Amino acid sequence: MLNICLKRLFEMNAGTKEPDCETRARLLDAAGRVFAERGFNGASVRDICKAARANVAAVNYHFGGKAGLYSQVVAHWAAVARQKYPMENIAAPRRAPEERLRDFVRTILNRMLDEERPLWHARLMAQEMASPTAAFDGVVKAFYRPTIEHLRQIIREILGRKANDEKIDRVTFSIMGQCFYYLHARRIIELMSPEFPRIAKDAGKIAEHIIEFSLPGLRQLARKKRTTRK
Amino acid sequence: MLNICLKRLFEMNAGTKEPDCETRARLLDAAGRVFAERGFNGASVRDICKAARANVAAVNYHFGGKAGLYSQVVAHWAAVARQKYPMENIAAPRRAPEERLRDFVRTILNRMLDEERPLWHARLMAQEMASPTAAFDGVVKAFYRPTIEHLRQIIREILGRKANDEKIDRVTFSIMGQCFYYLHARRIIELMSPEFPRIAKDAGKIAEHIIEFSLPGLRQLARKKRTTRK
Amino acid sequence: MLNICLKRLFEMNAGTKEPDCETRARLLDAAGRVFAERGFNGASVRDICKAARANVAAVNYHFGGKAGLYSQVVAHWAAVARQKYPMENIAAPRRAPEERLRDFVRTILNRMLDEERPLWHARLMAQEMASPTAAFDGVVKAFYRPTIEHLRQIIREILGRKANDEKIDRVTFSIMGQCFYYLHARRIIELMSPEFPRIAKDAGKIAEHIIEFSLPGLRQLARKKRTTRK
Amino acid sequence: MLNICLKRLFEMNAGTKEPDCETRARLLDAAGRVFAERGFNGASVRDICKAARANVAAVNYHFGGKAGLYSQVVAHWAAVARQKYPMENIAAPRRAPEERLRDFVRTILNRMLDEERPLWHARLMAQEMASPTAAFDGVVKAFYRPTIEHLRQIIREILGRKANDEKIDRVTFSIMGQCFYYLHARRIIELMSPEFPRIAKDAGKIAEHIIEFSLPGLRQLARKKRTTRK
DNA sequence: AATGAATGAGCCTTCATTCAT
DNA sequence: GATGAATGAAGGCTCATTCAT
Repeated sequence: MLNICLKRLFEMNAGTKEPDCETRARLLDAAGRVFAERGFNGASVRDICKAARANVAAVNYHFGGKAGLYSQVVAHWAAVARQKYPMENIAAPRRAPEERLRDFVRTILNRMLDEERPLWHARLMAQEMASPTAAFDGVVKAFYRPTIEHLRQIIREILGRKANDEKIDRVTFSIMGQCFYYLHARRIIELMSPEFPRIAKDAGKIAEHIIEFSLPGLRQLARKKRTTRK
Repeated sequence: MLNICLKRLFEMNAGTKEPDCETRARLLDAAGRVFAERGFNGASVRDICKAARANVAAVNYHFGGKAGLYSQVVAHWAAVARQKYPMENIAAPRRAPEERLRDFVRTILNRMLDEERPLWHARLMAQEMASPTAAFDGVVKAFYRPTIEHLRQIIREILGRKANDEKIDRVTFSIMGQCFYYLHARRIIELMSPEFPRIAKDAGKIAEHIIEFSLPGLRQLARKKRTTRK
Repeated sequence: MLNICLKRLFEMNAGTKEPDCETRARLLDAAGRVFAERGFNGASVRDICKAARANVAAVNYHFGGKAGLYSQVVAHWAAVARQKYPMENIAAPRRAPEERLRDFVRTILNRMLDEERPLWHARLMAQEMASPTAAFDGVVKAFYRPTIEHLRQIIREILGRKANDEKIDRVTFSIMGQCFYYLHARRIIELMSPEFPRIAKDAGKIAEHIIEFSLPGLRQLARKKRTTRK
Repeated sequence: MLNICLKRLFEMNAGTKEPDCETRARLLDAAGRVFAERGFNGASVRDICKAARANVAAVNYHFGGKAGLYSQVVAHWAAVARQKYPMENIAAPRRAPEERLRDFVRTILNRMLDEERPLWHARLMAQEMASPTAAFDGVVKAFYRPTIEHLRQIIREILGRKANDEKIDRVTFSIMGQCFYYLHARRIIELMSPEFPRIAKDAGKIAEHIIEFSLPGLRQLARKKRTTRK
């Protein structure tokens, strides 16, 4: 009895070794949707299990509890998003940093505005930022840190090597902020501009604008930095 | 001491006719803190009442229930923030729009990064954006819409009259997004840059950066628009 | 403070010395309606006070509590019923017992089927019989006992002096039962015979039937008893 | 022991498909007792569960709530009463209607005056009549209507075919009323005639009296109807 | 004479979890 | 591998009542 439980936990902790249970998969899917809609506290294990056509005890059996399910859900959908909209090739060498910035912004927006399931991840993360659970720090380290590190590197290249670390961070946040607003403030945007929601879903158009809006500032800063240092 | 302060603030909210109950005031204060920390679903009426040194029944008596308390809390602290960092004079005539933009950004950041109680409002709003409750739409209309309208007007003046509405919206969101990132992604920032939190609290510095980063893009767009139209 | 309270209680216990407070009167009226509709446990002090346009504390002030209000309500509306449909003259001497029986039945039915407020009393009593409160025994002694005593006396006269006490009781219950069915089973009657409710409210017609149905049995018993004793 | 008994009874209720849970059975038993004693509003889920040695949550799990438990209790004990004192054979053909009337009355009284658990149903119904809950109409249709229909049919045969429907109803109520008085007015009877309670429990004696008292009236009406119609 | 504020006990229900099967 | 039954804690809320005014 105990052994079975431990075996499960072990497999879960192994990370990649997720057993291919159908019930388990249905739970991950349903939980993603419900958590994204109602938050961790607002979602009940019962509702999730009903949505997954599973028994009430299934969550505890497969994930050891609500918290366990939640962190697995976050990790799972993060992986799905990463796979559907990969970012690795963006850091590829030799391409102009401004081109890579454009790709980065477009990928970030795609991940956030995807209407399919991976959007759940974006909404889950938005909730985590607003009121973090125990799962938060881990996901930041595993998911956000490399992403932001990409952006930092690109910015560093644009601003030039001698740019101040603080300035690089601030510019990084200026870019990230412009992207994330479409995730975090989605409801506000919908309420403010009746005709806007249609537009707010076109990640390509938004990316274009952000680049167009940001490049002049970036170039100015690049010039200035160089001037300052001289 | 605290009570006097709260009473003062109440009295300034003319029109809503909030009774001068001490318990009621303590509840608003405590609920602000607890809701901001744990979210609507995560906060329990019992905990709030304990923090306010009030009876469990007080919430129902004064606010008709948990939801009533919550919406009053949001409205109340929104009013407090608006009063502590007013925005009305920013729309004042005759000042250069770029100057007014700088003031606007600084005020928004002050409201969001204030370490005192009004910050609660910012965190409450961050939670609302992530998973909105019934109170959300009302607050957006009463609180956010006028704020964003200010910004829109300023942007419109900078870009020139013939600027596209869609473009104005996108620029507006680019500014707002840069500001809000310091609210929404505060946890990420803390986890990413150990030395940054210190800096992230200096609203003035942040405002300076945002203006410095955005003005070149704005001017470029202003030029371009004029050119396009010609 | 305490004195005032005691004075109140004293006056209430005096029975006839009800002070002519308007609030108090409104409470008696509203409480009669609400108690009759929802029963003692189902009615809340708050609802009664709202219906009476009085303060929540009024019930405790005027009646010392919910139970006090309830017993006063029962006593009050019993008195109203007794006054509106008096029974005393029925026991008047010299009239034929069968005539007095007819009047008795008609009066009982009038009290029970009256559409005005005194009906409240009837419904309250029906509830008391189903699940009695502390107020029950008192009201039975003050209100029901004399009523039934009237009927017993009439039956005794009809059956003849030598009739068995047990038989007199059973006949008494047979008459009472026929009358009370229209009170207790009102809902059943309504559900059973769609066309009946109209008829069920005509106390005169019902009384006629009950007399017509019962007299043959009564006369038979009277004859039998006399025969038995001989 | 008790459980076995309850299980048996359940199994006989074919069609409703009640699961064979021990806790569920204990709840039905305890709830019958407590509801009968204190009414729907007066009985608390906690007390019922304590009496059933079950967890507070059991009521919600098995019955979906207090109201669900209540209606199941009513339906259950109605079925038990129907089974313990069946009425079907009374409508059997070829027997003299007056004999069947005697059996009907005796059965009704047995159901109402049974000292065992099924009496709960009688008291529950008395409470329902006094202040009906949502469960009432259903029980009337499933339980009372067929019963009264039996009686109506018997009365119709006694009075003869040409009897008026209204008259049949009134006679039906006269019989029912005499029976029900021993249920509804039990407390009054106890308070009025100290020596009576002993007698009030002998359903056979009461039935005898009711028949003796009613037959003359019935025959008279039968004769009269026939005369009238001629 | 009457009231608005406040109270603590108790209400029914839902929660995540555990158990035996 | 999976489930229906059962649990204790906690949830928000309503209750009759009391208090100071």
